[in-house]
Amino acid sequence: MTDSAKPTLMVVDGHSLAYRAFFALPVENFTTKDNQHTNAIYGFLSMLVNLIKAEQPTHMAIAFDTSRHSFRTDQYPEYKATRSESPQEFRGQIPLLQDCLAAMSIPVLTKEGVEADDILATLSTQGAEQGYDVLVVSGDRDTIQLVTDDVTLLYPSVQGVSQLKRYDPTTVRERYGVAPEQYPDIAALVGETSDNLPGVPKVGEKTAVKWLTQFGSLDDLLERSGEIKGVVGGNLRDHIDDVRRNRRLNRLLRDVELPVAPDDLAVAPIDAQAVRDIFARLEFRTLLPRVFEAVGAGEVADDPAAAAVVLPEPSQVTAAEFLEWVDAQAADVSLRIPLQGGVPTRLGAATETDLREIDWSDEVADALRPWLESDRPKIIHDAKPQVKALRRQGIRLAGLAYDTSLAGWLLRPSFPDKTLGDLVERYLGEKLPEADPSQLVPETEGATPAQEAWFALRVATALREDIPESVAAVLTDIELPTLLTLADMEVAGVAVSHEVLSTFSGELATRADGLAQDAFGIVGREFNLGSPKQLQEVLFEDLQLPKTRKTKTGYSTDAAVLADLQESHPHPFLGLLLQHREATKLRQIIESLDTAIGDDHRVHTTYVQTGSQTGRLSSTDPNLQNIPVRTEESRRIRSAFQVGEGYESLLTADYSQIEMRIMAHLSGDEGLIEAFNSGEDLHRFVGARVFGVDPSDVTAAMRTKVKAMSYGLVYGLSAFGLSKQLRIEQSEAKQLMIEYFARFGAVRDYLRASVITAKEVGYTETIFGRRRPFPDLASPNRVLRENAERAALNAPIQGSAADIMKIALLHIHEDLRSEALSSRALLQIHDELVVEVAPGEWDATERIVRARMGDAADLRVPLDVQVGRGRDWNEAAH
DNA sequence: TCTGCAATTGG
DNA sequence: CGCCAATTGCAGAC
Repeated sequence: MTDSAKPTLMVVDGHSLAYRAFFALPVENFTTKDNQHTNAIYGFLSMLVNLIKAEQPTHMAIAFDTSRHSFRTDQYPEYKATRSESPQEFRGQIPLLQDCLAAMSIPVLTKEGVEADDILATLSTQGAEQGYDVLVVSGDRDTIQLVTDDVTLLYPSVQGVSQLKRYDPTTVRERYGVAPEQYPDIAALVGETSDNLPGVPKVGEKTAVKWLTQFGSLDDLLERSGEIKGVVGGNLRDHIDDVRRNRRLNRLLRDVELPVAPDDLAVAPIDAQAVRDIFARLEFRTLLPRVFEAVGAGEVADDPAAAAVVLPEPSQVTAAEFLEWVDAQAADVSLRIPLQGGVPTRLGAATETDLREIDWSDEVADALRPWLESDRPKIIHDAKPQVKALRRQGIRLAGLAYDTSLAGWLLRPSFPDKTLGDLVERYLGEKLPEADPSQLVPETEGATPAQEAWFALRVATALREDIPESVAAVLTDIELPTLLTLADMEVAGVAVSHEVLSTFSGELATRADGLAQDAFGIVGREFNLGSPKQLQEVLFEDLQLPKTRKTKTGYSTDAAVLADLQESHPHPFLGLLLQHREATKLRQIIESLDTAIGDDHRVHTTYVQTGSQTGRLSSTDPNLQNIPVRTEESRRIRSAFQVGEGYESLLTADYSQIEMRIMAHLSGDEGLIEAFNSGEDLHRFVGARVFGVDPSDVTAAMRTKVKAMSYGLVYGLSAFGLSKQLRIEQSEAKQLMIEYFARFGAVRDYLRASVITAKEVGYTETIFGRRRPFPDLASPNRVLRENAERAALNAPIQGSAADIMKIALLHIHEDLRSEALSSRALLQIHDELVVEVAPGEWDATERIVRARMGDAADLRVPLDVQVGRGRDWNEAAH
C-alpha cells in the first residue's frame, strides 16, 4: 500500500467512471421526482467515497473531458468517431456531479483541446517528481502507461464499477507481459476499436508482446519489419503508418498547462450545508452520512445528519398520563396502533422528542376516545386498517392530518414504496428496525409502536418538504377524507346471496363438463382445455389450423384471435372452446366471491388507495370492480349482490361518459361542449357532424364508428388500432379520423399540447393537481417513449375522472352522516356507486347522491348522473 | 413453493 | 400498433 510518510495524490477520470456507473445502475431506481436522472452521479460519488475511505488521499482532483473535440481529433478526424454520442440522460448529469464535487471541495479540472487522461498524465508525472504517492483512477486503458513505482492505477474490473483493480509495474507486467511504458506500443499494434484506431490485422496481444520482446522497442520492430515472415509480417508492413499514428495518438500528454499544481490540491474541508442542499435536490439520503464519514468527522462532528441515529425509548404510561401528555402537545402527534386479527393490541404515539406507549384495553379505548375522535392533528402511516379496527370498536377516528403511505404514493405513484420501512429508507436514509418474522426468537428487535410512530412523523416532515403544493392539496382535500370513507365502506361490506351463487355455479359446472366432453369428442382425445400449451398442440397440430399472432411462449389463443380463426377457418371446436372458457371464467368468479362471504353474509372487499398510477382505486380480496356485466347471463352474478337486512333497497348511480366530458372541458372544443349541452345522444350528435347528416339520419353503423373513435381518442388509439377494432380497412379508419378532427379539431390540439407540456415539465396533472411523472417521455427508445406518450395523454383524463368520483363519494358520505341518515355507500366501481338505502330514506339519499355527483367539479359541460333502484345490483342497474 | 405469462373480467 | 386495474391456472424455476 502507500508509504504513510509520503503524501498521496489521487487523480480521477470523472467522465469515464461516471459513464460506467451510468450503465451499471438501473435508472428507475435513480430518478428524482422532477425526473432528473441521477444514476451516474450516485454511482460515481459512491465509488469516490469508498476510494477516499480506503486510500485516505491527502490531495485530490477529478478531471473531465470538455467535449469530443481534442488535439487527437484534429490530427485524425476518425478518432473515436465510431463511438455513439453519449445519451442526453448521461450528459445532463455531469454538471450536477461537478456541483456535488464543488460542494465537497474537490477540484474539478478540464481543459479545452485535451482529454481528461492527459490531465491525469500531467498531474501524476508532476506528483511523482514532487514526492507524492500517486493514484490514478481511470477506466481508460491508455492510462496504463502512467504506472511507475510511484504511480498506481486503479482500473474498474469487469465485475463492476465498485470493484477497482490495482495496477503497479509488477501487475501490469503479469497481465500484459510488458513494462507499463511499453503498453502503448502493444495498443498501437493491436489497435483500439473503441477509439476507432485499427491495428495490424491478425495481431493480438500475444503477437505484439512477442515482437516487442524480440526487437526491444517499437521503433526497432517497425524498422526491421522485413524480418517478419508470413501473412502477419505482410500485414505489419502494410499497416506501419497506422501503427505510427496509433502510437502518436495514444501517448498521453504529460505537460498540459494547468492552473494548479499537485500542492494546490490538498484535501479541504467540505461545505456541509452545500452538500446537504445538493444531495436533497438529487434525493440522495444514504449517501450523505457516507460522505461525511469518508471525509472525516472533524468538520461536521456536530452535524445532526451525520450523527448516528439513536432510537428514543418510549415510556409506558397510563391512559391518564397519556391524555395529559397529548393535551400538552402543540404540534402534530404521530400514532401507531398495531393490530392482531384486526383488533388493536397497543397504542404508540410520538412527537419529535417524546414517545409514549399503552397496552390496549376497553378502559384505555374509552379514556382515549375523546382525543381520538377530536380534530387534534394526527399523523399515521397507512391509516385505513387502523381506522377500521377503531371503528369496529365504536371509535370514529378524526383529525387525520397526514398519512405517509398516501403522501409517498402521491409524490411517486409508480414507486413500490409500500411499507413504512421503504419510506424510512427513501426519505430519511435510515433503516427501520424490523424483527425477522422467520425467526422464532428474532436476533434484532423490531421497532416498538411508538418508535414506528416516531419514524412516521419524521418521514411526514421530509415528505411535506418535498411535496408540491397542488399535490399536498390533493392529499388533504381528497385522499385523506376518501380514506375515512373507504374505511366505512369496507367495514359495511355488501350482502351477497350464497344461494344464488351456488345454484348458478352448479349449472355452469354441468355445462362446462358437457362442453368439454363435446370438444374432446371432436378432437378425438382428452386434454386440459385450460392449458395454453396443450391447446396449441390441438389447434395447430391436430386440427391443422393456421398459426396465429405470436406471444412470448408460443401462439395466441385468446378470444379475439379465436374469433378471427372461426371466421376464416370455421371449426365446431372453436365455438365449444369459447363457450367453455366463458363458463369456467364465470365459475371462477363465483367461487372466489362465494368463499369471500363472511359470517355476516356480506363480502368485505379492500380498496387499495395507493394501487394505481392515475389516482383510481383498485379493489382486492375479492375484486368487486370486475364483476361481469356485459352479457345477460353473467348479470345473474350481480343479482346475488342484494340489499342487506335492515335496509330497503340498493341505489346505483353512474356518471355517463365522464371521460369524454372531461375531454370536452379540458380541450374546450366548442363542438363537443355543444354536444353535451344539447341533450342529444353524444355519439349520434358526433356522428351527425362527422358524416354530415341530420342526427336522426345517423345509422347504427355510423354511431358504432364514431363511438369507437371517441373512446379510442382517450387512449391514444391509432388508425391501425381503430381499423382492427372496427374490422374496417386502415384507409377507412384514417379517413374517419380525418373527418372527425375536421369537426372536433380542438380535441386533437389539446391532446397534442398536453403531451408536449408533459414532455417539458416531466409530469402530467389532473384538474385538481394530482401529478404523474413520465420519465420515459424523454427516452431514446421509441417503444418506451410512445407508450409513455399514450399514457401521458390518458393520465389527466382518467385521473381527473378518479378525482371527481372521489370528491363526489366523500361528499355523499359526509352529507349522509350530517343529515343523520343510515343509508351508506358500499361500492365504488370507477364511475359507479352502489348505495344501500335505509327504509324511508330513498328520496333524501337520491337527492344527495345526484347533487354531490353532479357538483363534484365545475366543468364547461354538465356531469350527467344515471340513478337506478332495486332489491339487487342487477335490478338497480336499470 | 414461488414467479411469469396468457387469458379474462371490469372501468 | 389502446389507457388503468385484479385474479386465475398453467408451466417452468428454485
